[in-house]
Amino acid sequence: MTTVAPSVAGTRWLENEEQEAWRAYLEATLLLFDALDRQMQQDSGMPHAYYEILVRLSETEGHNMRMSELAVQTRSSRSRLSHAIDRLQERGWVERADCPTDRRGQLAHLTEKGFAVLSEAAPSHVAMVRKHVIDRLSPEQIRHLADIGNSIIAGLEPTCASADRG
Amino acid sequence: MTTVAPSVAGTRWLENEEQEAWRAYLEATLLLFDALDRQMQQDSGMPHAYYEILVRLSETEGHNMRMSELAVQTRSSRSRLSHAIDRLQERGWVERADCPTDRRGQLAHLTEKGFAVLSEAAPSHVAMVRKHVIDRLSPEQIRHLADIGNSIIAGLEPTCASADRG
DNA sequence: TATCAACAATTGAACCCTCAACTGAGTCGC
DNA sequence: GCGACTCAGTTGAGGGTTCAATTGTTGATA
Repeated sequence: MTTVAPSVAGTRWLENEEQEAWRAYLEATLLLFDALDRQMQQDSGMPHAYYEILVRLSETEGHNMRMSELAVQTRSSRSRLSHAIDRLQERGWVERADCPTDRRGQLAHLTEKGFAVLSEAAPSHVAMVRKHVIDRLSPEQIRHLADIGNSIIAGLEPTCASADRG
Repeated sequence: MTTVAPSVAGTRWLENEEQEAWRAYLEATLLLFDALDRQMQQDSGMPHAYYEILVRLSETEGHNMRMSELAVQTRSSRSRLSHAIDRLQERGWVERADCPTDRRGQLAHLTEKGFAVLSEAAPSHVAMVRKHVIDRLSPEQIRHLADIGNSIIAGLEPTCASADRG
């Protein structure tokens, strides 16, 4: 917004270094997420967000999780997750089950087939993350990235946000 | 993919520190982009990506740019940009014009109305970026973020990618 | 136990993006 | 100047996400 900057009063605009950092982060992330999504779509026929769902399920005892908890962990809205589980269920990679302790609840369960698909997808996904992120950064930069990410998360945790969204 | 990791051979998995950095970056970015998109949608009725289009146009002499150049600068596919300009044109914020030097080409031109909308949208957007990113980081971290971003971009520049995509 | 607010999850419409196919214009070789 | 190839941009279908509304359940209170 350089050209508009001087024309609006009362706003603390970004300094040059801040602007450069923001744009570098923004563009890097757009390119990267695009590349990850495309690769996942081509290799496994699902978007990257769905892969993350399968990952989270695979990391639990029993390969299942409450919908709402899964939504939190994948940083997804309830609605989005519900639609996503629909698709994954159609493919037979995930199943729904009633929650034994709360009749409002549903469990998402990763099937054998889903686990197989995940195991199939993981190596090239990790390779991609390595190639485009991890292996391009020094160990120091990797620590910096973790710190920066955690700082940003701390200011945006769902508990800080306003209302329910979906 | 911790649980699957040991079961698949030949893949160099992420170390703990690498995994943490990657997840922190991923989650921070999901939360942040979500928040930015939501704010822009509520305040100005457009997604963040459309705002970036207006910003790029506002930064040029004459407030216009070739579609293909605009696509490169906004890290967008030609198709995506074309659809986006459709929407912005419907709202009267952007106009299309024939390119004088190449009859295949089109210019996207930011209208007065579009510029006004942008000027309206910019302050709270910048405030958001400040609040959730810039002001949470030290000057040193801001330099680190720029370096990290640029390293990632260097490995993903369109020239490195394979074919045309839209 | 009746009532009412909060919660868990789903639904459908509207919107955005991707992909592949297409139109029309420039370019190169002959 | 003709054909084949490339380039700029658009189009429409299909799929993902968001938002607001809805269903059914739980918990608190009187």
